[in-house]
Amino acid sequence: MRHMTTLLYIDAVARAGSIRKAAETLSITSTALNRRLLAIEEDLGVPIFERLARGVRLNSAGELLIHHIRNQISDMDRVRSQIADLAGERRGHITIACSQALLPYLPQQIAAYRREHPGVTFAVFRRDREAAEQALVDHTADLALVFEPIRLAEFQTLLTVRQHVHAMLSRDHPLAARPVVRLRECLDYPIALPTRAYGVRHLMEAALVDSAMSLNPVVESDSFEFLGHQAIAEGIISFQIPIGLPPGGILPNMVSRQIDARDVPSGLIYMGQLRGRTLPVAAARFADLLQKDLETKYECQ
Amino acid sequence: MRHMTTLLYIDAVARAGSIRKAAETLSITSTALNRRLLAIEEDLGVPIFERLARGVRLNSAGELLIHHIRNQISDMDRVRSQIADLAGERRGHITIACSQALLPYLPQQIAAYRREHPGVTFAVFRRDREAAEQALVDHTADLALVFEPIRLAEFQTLLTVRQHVHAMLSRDHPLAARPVVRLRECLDYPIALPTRAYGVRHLMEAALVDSAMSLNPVVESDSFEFLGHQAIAEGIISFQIPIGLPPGGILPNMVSRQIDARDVPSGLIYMGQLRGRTLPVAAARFADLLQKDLETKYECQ
DNA sequence: CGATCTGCTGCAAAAAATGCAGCGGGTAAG
DNA sequence: CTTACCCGCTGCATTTTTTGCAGCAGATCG
Repeated sequence: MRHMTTLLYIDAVARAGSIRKAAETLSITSTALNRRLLAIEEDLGVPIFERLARGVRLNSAGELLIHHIRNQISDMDRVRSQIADLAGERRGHITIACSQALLPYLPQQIAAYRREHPGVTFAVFRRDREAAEQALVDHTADLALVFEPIRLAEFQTLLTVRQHVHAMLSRDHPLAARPVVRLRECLDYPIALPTRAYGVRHLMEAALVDSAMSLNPVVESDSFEFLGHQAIAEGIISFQIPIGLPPGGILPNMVSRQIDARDVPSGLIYMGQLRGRTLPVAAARFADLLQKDLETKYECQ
Repeated sequence: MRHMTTLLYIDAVARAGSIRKAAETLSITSTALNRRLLAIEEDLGVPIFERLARGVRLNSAGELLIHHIRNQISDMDRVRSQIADLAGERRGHITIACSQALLPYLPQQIAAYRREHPGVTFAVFRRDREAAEQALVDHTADLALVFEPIRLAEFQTLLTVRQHVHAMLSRDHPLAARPVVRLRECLDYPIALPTRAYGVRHLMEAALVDSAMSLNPVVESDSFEFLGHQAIAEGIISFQIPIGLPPGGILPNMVSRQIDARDVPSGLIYMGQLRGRTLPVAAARFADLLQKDLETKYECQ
């Protein structure tokens, strides 16, 4: 789209924080880029960037403008795929910002969608809750999937899924014989925990806040994959939510057992988008698909 | 705004229905305009206009695109005035599509607003209900003020004002002695009526649908101003709603008397905008002003 | 205090947009 | 059916705009 190049350029400069850096990623000279900025600022009658020694930064007028520009860019993308839809073929690109715990769930959903619409491509980024919401705001993601997010004004919830915390343990573990385990039973054994950045840890700490018990993990990690392996290797207990377990079990000797709901409150997975934005056709359809799938498998609201 | 010229061109062609005509209004050659269209269509990969013998017409892809384009144009206008707002001065242009009956009401409101913000300019067009709603859709109006409109999916109501039909008559008329008159009393005298296109006529016909009485106007017109003059000149009765009466009375010897509410149902004035659109700052503030003023003067909902 | 960034400018080359004249095709009136 | 007219479109020359190169002044950092 010829007429949008200036907009794309401004966006690139805003992201790069420097004209020269942006010019490099755009494969043009800094001269050309600089001149386009000056032209726009003259059109507007006011500067949109502050000039700093280390580069440039949007001023308040620029913030207003960049919002508009990013909307225009994604709107135009949406219109283009709507038009492509008219011609019969669905094309597009869907970007998803997703909490680590939910990453194992997505691949087969994406595969199912792509079987119907091979022209649609995906990008999935692992983002903590805050970064996921920020990604929606700056249009680097169409959809966000997060566990127990900090609610932001810009986040528009499309679906919530209730999830109970499960213990992940080796098939040989004494507690593996029970369908549901109590939290205090788990704490009699050595445990591995995700760091405090994760919702699972958050829920477990909240559960013990009024209790005499405390969490004393022997291993702590920011990787659920590592925690799973560790649990098997050492015969200890780790924790996860069901949606984080890939279908067919994570590891050969691992089983998962729900923690009694009285002990640890359940958490909510949120699927959402940027408030007020009209999603591209493809992203909206994919969100529908996720919603249908999640509703059959879990307790949704 | 340099980068929008192509969009403006496309919009002009869509409105003109012909490349050559549009080129003339844009003060460029048809060649240049034609080439821009071809360039856009190549970018999109599909044509957006059907070529007819008498000119061009949007096809379905074009309809999709023109919607987006008009949104972009007015969005950019909004952003520009937001940026101007940052610099302290409010600028902008407000376009209003308004039923004839409401035209006398607007001037002093506009004057009041312009006293605060001299940088804001206005355009007011007299439009029947249907045309007013259409004006919102194709972005030729920011706000619409209509009496008893046909509700459209695209019309988002901002405010409604209840209005009772009044008889307009000469100060010497026998009925002028009463504060409230009955409809049947009026029909004992010769009357002047607006045509069936107007809400006032509509309400009066609805009132008589189950009655033995009927409306037999001696004069019919599509101009309330004419009807008022006629009522005075000939000593007959015409009809209008209060908001259609300029403050201080229309004509020297004219008085208005409410028709008893049991006889003629009251109607509603609707102020509205295009659904889902974010109005420019200036238009939104002016709508606030109208709302505040109407709420002090009339019964609103 | 030099090294290294930054945004910005003069000038020439490259690219894009524009205008002119004219072609072919369709509609509407004679 | 013919004629006149209006339409969108194209080749070519001209004008306008954009781009790249080289270099400048200013600020930061080691």
